[in-house]
Amino acid sequence: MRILHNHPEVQNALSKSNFLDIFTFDAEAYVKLIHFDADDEITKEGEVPEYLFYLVSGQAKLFITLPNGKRTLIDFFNAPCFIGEMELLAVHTHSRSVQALVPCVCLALSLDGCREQLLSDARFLRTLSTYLGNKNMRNVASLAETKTYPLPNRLASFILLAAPNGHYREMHGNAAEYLGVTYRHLLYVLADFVKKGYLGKSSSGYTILNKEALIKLTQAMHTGLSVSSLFANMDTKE
Amino acid sequence: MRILHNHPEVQNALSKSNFLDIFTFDAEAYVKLIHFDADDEITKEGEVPEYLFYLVSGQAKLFITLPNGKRTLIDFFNAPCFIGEMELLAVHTHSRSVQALVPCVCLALSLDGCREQLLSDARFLRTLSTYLGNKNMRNVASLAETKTYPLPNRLASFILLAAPNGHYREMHGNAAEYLGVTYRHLLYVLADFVKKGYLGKSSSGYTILNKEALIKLTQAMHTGLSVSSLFANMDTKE
DNA sequence: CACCTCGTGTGAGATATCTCATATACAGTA
DNA sequence: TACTGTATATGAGATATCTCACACGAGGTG
Repeated sequence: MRILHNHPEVQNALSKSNFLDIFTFDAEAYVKLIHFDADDEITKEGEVPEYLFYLVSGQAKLFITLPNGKRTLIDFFNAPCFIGEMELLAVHTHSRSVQALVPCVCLALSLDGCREQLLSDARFLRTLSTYLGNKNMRNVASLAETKTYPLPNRLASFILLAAPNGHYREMHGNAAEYLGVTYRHLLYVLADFVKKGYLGKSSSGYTILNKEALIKLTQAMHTGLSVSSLFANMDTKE
Repeated sequence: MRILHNHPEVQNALSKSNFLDIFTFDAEAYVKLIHFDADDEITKEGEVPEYLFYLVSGQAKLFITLPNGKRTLIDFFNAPCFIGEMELLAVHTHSRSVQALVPCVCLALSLDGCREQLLSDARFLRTLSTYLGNKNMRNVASLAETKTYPLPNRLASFILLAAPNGHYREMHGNAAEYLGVTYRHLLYVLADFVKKGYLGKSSSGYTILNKEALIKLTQAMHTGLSVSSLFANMDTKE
């Protein structure tokens, strides 16, 4: 993790993203630019995050830990999106942690300085509401889809999402839980993908050999229901 | 549908619900109280709703119509909650319609008069963000659960939700779609419930005979994950 | 009335998915 | 070293769920 403050690169990110336009007040003084390496934790479990993050580029995954102690993969985040907005709103139902899937660049607003300003800023809150509304809509729509389709389709979609650079290496336990199926069954279908030549096993996971086939399986789920992605991101500007 | 304006009953609802406290501006002038009968449409498909609703008492269900023309049951709303907030935010992904499941009482803010005030009111937007955040959290948490459990558990939960006064009469097609299973399979499990004495068939649907059993099946899903309900409502105040 | 659509209801066979049992490998630790 | 936990891996049999094919009744419409 690398934090940049008062740095030309920060200016660069700000001007590219129009991030400051989200706020009525002048947020620039509170802004830092943070680089995360793959696998870094952007927000750690149990800790109230120091920042409100705005993912400028990269991809991250969300985990929650259930009361029984199990850490479960819940969702993916794609730039551009907020991270830490739930905690800012004190919607703190479970411990959440967000982990970078690939190197990530975040604009980060120091909450110490401006939590109250954020929570009183109508322009920001309106953007946030719209963001959450869209996220919700996507969840709901994808829920309808997801429930209906068998594992091969969903797994294909999952692999495409979770495999940066064509290299898939999620732990089977997590993947199974995320996909809502048994470990055993996931293994069956993975093995089937290998047999069909979609995937190849490599030292630390699986490598995508036939991306087309996976895309085809994924798209079979999206026909008829215009949901661009199974997962929440923020590409629908208000 | 019965609309009350400038009426003692409006005052009564306002004072009981603290609805006006959600806003910075004086919203009272825009408030009406609307009664819906069971099966009335609170928001109609394709129409941008005239009001932002706040469900004071009652229960409603949300439908969306998919591009293929099918109307699908998506979610339930329990008082207290907002209705029409998505449309206010212009999150208009699909045609949504909300239908009263039992007689419902709504406070309704006339959008004509105060749309801009709402979208500029930090206090309201903060409440709304928190509401949407909670809704999202519930969706996500329930998603994890829902996917994991077989139909009997989910159906039990569904029946309890969808059966006001112990009388269940959703159309099987809708129910099947909502539950993400086949019409055929739903019928199997319904028949099984009847055989086990949980339900009895009556003229226009099914009657709950053994509520305890259904509750037990529902609760089996909630152990280990502290989600009070599968569905979005607003009982978690910020 | 004949005809259509739609919701209900049923049966039989195919698939998807789960449960349980078991084996191996690796990392931590007493 | 032995012990423990965790992830990977595979097999066999049990369930849950799907697909397809069909029958019946109610409501609308020519």
